[in-house]
Amino acid sequence: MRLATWNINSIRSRADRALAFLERSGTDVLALQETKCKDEQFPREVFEAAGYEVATSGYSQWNGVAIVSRVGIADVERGFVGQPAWGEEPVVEARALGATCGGVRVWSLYIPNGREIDNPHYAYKLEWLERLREQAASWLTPGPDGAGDPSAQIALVGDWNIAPLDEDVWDIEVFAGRTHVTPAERAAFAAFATAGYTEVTREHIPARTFTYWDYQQLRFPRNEGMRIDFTYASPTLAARVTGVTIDRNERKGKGASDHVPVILDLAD
DNA sequence: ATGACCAGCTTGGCTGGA
Repeated sequence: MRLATWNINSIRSRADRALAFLERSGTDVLALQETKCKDEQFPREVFEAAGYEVATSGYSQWNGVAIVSRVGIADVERGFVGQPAWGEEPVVEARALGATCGGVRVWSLYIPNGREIDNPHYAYKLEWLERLREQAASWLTPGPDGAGDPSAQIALVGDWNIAPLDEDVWDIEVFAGRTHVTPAERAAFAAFATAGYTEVTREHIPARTFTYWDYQQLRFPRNEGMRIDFTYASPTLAARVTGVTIDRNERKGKGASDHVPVILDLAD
C-alpha cells in the first residue's frame, strides 16, 4: 500500500494537481492538510469520479484536513478526544481527521503554527501536541475497557510545523528566537516516540531534504527550505515501511503548493 | 533551470502562513 501526506494549501486551487499526483504516484491513501474550505466546498467529485472516497473536516477558510482513499474509508473521526480549542470564542479547529483505510488508522494532522514564541498561539501549539500525544499513547495502551491495542496499525501523518533537527532548516541561524525549532517544540515532537511511535521517514531520506519552501525570496530555486512534514507510525505499521519518497518535483512550476507530498510504501 | 509570495474573503486590504 502507498500512503502519502501533503499540505496542499487550498484544495480548491489544486484539486487537479492532487488528482494528477494520485494517479502518477499510484497512491492509495492521501492525507491532505490546509484544504482551506468548508466540507460542502470540497471538490470531492473530482476524486470520486476517479474511484476514490473522500472524508473531510473543514469549518471555515482556515485549516481544513481531508483523507482521499481507494482502499476504503471507515470510522471517520473529526478531531481527537481532548483536542484544544482556539480563539476568543474557543473553537476546536479542523486540524485532525482520523479514518481507517486499508486496515490502517490514518490521522491527517495540521499542527498549529505557533506564530511567534510570545504569541498565545505558541502555547496553543504545545498544548495541542501534548493532548494529541496523550490520545495517541492511549490508542496503543490496553485498558480495562479494551480501549487501546498495542498491535494497532496507526499512522500520524501531516504538517507538524516543527523542524526536529537543526539540519531540517536551511540555515538554523535564521530561525534563532523563532518557532519551529525551539527546545519545547522539539521535546513535544520527540514525546511521540516515548508514547510508542516511530518517526519512519527520517531513516529513508537524506539530510537536508526539505518538504517546504516559502513562496518568497526564491526559496525553492535556492533550496532554502524546511523539513516539517513527518509520519509517526505505531510499531506494527513501522515494521511495514519499505521506503519513503519526497516528491520534490511537485514544488515546481506555476500553481504549486509550498509543501510537497511525502510518500510511504508499506509492505502487504 | 526549479525563478523573484499565495490563498480566501470583506474584492482590496486585511489575516494567516513559517
